[in-house]
Amino acid sequence: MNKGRRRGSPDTRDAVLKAARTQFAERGYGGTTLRGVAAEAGVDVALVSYFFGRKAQLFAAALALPVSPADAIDAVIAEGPDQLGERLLRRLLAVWDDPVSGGPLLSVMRSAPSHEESAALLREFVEQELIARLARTIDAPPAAARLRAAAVASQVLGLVFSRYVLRIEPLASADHDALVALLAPTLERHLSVAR
Amino acid sequence: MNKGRRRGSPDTRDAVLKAARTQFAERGYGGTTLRGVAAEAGVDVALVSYFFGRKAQLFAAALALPVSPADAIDAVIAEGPDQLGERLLRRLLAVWDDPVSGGPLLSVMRSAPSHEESAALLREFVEQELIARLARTIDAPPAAARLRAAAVASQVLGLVFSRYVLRIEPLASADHDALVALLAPTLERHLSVAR
DNA sequence: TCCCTTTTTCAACACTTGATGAAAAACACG
DNA sequence: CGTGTTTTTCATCAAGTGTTGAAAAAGGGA
Repeated sequence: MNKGRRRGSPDTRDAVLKAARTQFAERGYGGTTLRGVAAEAGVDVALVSYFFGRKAQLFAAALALPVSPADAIDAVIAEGPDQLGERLLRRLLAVWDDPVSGGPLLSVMRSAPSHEESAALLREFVEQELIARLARTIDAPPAAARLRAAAVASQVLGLVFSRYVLRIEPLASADHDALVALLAPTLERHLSVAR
Repeated sequence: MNKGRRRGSPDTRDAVLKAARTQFAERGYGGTTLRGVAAEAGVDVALVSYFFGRKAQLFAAALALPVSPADAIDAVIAEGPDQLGERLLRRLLAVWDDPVSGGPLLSVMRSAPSHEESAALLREFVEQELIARLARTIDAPPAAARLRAAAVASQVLGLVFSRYVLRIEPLASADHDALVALLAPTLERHLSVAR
């Protein structure tokens, strides 16, 4: 087996995928061009299509994550209700500050406001995977629980938008402990029963 | 005076501007095309350029607000420190839920993630007009005050992003009183001295 | 060596975009 | 009317887009 021409070294397909990841993360879906990706990978445009097909499929490939965000949330919730807010926040910061996992997330965040498919993806994730799951852990009538969970989600989205998309200071440069000290108590309050 | 051909009725230039406002608000800068604006206004493309010049200038014209956001913030702060968080939030919701003022704001919010000029505009507004002003009202060492003000800003941005950009439920449908009850206490806590 | 498969490039397509110059249309004024 | 000014459209441009077909290049297996 192993017929045909070998791939370039380092692997050309990987180079294209890597270039696509950084482009989508920096410019969003609409701002990214196949020619831009090809140029960054040092490759002809047609090769991008050869490997990944349509632009939407390249986007999907660039979004592939090693671990499903929903599972990550479940894992954090499964550890119990104590300091759930802080643990959630610490996990979030760790994931977003790692370029490997943060890049794809940033791509969705950057694309969503002007790309309806990304918006739907993000909206459904937040509503069904994040808010619904958190609401289940909150001891309150369903509507109230959902609202409180939504408050947590909106604070989390605000942090991500400020720190990673807009890079607003002093949030962009703050270290994890400072952000936890600043925001975790609020999350905790929303997640806990007592008012 | 009053020479030359009269404008269409209703005023064609206004129709173009109005169309531009809705397009930018719905699709962001990159997603909006001059032809799309012209079509919505029922007009030839060239007329858009004739009235407003380059696309960037049309964008600027569509962003023009009746009242400067910075002044609005000052006005709220000037009313004193009591329940500043709630008043800030109520003012914000009123402005964003009014299409006239909300449209241009939404345009910036939708454009910023993939349009660097919008991003710079929003970033500088949040850092200098919002965070800096709020920090001055917080009785704490400067660095801590800025961080707390930034927490308020990130929660506000998160609400705007969730409710108006992504339209996440139940935030998108919640009425003002419910949102105030949900989020104002947190803002108040960040803005007040006591921990 | 000669096939066969895979990778890579070349060239071109149909289309969209923002922009511009020239002409036409509509109207005010003398 | 006829002249001048403003509004509106038409036609066109160069640049950039995603996509595709065909050819070239590079290697494996017999």
